[in-house]
Amino acid sequence: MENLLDKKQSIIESALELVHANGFHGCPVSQVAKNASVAAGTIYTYFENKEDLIVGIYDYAAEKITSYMSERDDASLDFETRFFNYWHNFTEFYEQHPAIHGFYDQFLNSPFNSEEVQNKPNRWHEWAHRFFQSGMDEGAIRETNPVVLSILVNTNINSTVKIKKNFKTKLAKKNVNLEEISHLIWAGIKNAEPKNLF
Amino acid sequence: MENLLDKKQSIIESALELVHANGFHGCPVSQVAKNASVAAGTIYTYFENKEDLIVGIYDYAAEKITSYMSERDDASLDFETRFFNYWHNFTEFYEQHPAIHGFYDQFLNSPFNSEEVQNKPNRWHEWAHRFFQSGMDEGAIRETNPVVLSILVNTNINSTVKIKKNFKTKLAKKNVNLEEISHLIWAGIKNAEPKNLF
DNA sequence: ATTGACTGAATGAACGTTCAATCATAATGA
DNA sequence: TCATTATGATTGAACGTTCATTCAGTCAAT
Repeated sequence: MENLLDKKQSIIESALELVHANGFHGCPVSQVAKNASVAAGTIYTYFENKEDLIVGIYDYAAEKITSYMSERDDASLDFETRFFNYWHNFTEFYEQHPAIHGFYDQFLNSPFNSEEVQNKPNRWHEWAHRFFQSGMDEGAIRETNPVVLSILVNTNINSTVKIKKNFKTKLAKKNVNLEEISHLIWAGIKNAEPKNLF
Repeated sequence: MENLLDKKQSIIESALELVHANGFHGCPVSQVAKNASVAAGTIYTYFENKEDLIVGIYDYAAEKITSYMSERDDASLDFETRFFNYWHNFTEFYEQHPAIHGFYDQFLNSPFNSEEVQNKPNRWHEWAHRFFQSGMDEGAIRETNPVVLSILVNTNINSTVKIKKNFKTKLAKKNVNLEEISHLIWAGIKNAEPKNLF
């Protein structure tokens, strides 16, 4: 372990792994410590308490998502392409980081996602809002609050990935293709002609 | 308490209340018992263990949703109207039964939602599939697997209600209107050129 | 007298957190 | 250079609490 930041990160990653393996309920501090090759008490050098650790994971996850998505976005492309890239990249990110996906999904409905946490500035939310705003600015999608749009799109990506994972057997049995959902959503938000949809 | 069924139900409702008030983590058997005016041990007359109780709540909730939705659906109306009624009714149901909403949302991502539970016949899922199938049969919405459609729609209703609740402050601040989402989804799934006018 | 639901104190496992003790490293002084 | 001290991270056993579950005994209804 080179320095303190590395150790903090390894504690966070250890906790993430445990959430992935055993769910939110299955990440006792004792296990987090063992996974991170650290004593239980050490965790309290880096985090005030378990809640602080959980919020630490949230910030870490949001940061990872922001990097991944912003690196892969190309603002010079037309917005429809960017939208499907966004969908594809976010799906890919979640599937490559199932621990972050599982954690994020559970965190948002948990008491840890307090008013205080919600009101903290969040680089990822801000990036996503700017993304959809730019789609409106170039007239590719309808005038809609970008907060609504990012909630709509992110919710659907999140749940599509979740459903793929949770209902794997059932979906295979019924030959369901969830790729369709991105097209349904795009059809819903794109600027159609004539635009008298409401 | 008139009979055994009443007592079983009152245990389930007590557990639901606790999930609503304190989240999934905050419904210890001792509290469930106290809320239901029953001794802790009594719960084990009706349920094998806590997991069995949780799955019992799930079945109870699905049953409530099925009744509510099927009673309010009118198959003689055109499908667009039925769709917006569906959206409205389900939203209303969740808002009137926040405990069921909160429980359902958490249950689906929990280890309790096992393969075994998923493969059990589920009246609510079957009803929803038939609902969307009938929309396709009359050409109002595109040919899409009804499983995909109900996942898409139910996910969005669920998360819209959730976001309304969780992000109340933030949404009010930014003057966000989430009603739009139902129209976005409808625009996405409806059949652009209705095929059978006769 | 028999049955079966019901009770609630008791049990033991699991958890978050603490803290006295230990250790590695850096700073100091001769 | 080397011995001593100071600093602060690290340890893990121990603590107090909470939880699901059990079961010997009670009670109500037949």
